[in-house]
Amino acid sequence: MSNKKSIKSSSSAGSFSLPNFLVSELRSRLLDWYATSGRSLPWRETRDPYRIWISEIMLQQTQVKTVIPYFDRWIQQFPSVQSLADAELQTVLKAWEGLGYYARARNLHRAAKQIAETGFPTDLDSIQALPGIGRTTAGGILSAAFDQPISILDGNVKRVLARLIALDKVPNKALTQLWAISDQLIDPENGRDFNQALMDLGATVCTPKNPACLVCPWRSHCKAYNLGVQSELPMSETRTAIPHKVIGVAVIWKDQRILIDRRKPEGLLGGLWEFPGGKLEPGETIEECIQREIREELAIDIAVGEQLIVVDHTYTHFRVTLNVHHCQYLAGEPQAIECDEIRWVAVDELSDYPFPKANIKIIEALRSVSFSGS
DNA sequence: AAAGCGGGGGT
DNA sequence: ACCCCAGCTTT
Repeated sequence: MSNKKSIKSSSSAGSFSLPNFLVSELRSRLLDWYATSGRSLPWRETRDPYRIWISEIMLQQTQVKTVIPYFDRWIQQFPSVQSLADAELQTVLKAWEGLGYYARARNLHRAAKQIAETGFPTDLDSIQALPGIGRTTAGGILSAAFDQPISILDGNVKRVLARLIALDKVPNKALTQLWAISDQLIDPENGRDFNQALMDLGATVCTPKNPACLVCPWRSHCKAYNLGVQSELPMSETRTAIPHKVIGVAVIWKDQRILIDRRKPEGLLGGLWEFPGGKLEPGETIEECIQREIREELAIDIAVGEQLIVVDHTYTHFRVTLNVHHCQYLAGEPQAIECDEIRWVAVDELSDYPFPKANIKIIEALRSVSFSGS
């Protein structure tokens, strides 16, 4: 390697480092603020790595307010790693129903089986080797459960640090720099409190809109505040318009039962149950679409009847309109061609199965229909 | 490096 | 209507 290059990299944390006096100042101000203004949260009342792990996974891309009731129910239902490892995947998915990003639940179940065998990992590499645990979640668990000084870089921290240094890029284009600052800032003696404090600061003071700079412990050192651009930062990603899909969905009746199918284990809504259907093709009516999809996916004949409900639902990368019709089973033995399993179930049994949110709207419509006695 | 992956809170 | 949330995995 060339002389120039080794000199450049030997300034190491180097091109991105903050002066030491500033680091000390930021640490003590943040920890003082946290002692008086930190949030009280269920997973902060324990150092049980299992509970902290569960909370960290639930909190991925999910707000604290949403997580709390799921977390409390989960700990009741699965109080230990072993109880989670012993549970059926369908039971785990049912407990996760409505929380989204269902790969998190599938990965929790897989990881629980590993932890039950090997014990809970206590170092960065082995904990990050578990499914569903990346660098930030690993730091969150190791700091919260074992007070290790392992940094984090979640959405809150990216925003706080981007404002602190008045970052002139989209945070996701400056990850190396932001990680270096998070590494440098974390207090070696207070890893747990420091990371918790940093996330609280982002969640309650350094918010995306209308940040409360007047009560911020870092105000006097914040470059964005001092430049008056705190509301313009961090720079945001440009996002593209999402496509809209029109879907035909069948509620297929045979005697007093309805046909549902279980989606393949990976991918969108993997492992969840649904009412069968598919995408409307150009020039096709909804009735024709439903009949075609059911023939292609299940190899049975049906008669498409009256509309039950229309459900609009928005996912991260597309929007759907579900046109749901009552259908009557006619002939053929259903084949699991594009799904994992098929069942005929009574309306009252639907609540035993994990469904995506858009399908739960269909179930609610079904219940009110059968209740009013159609 | 970019895309896939849910659902809801806050404004 | 839009942005964002205690991100990870796959391509």
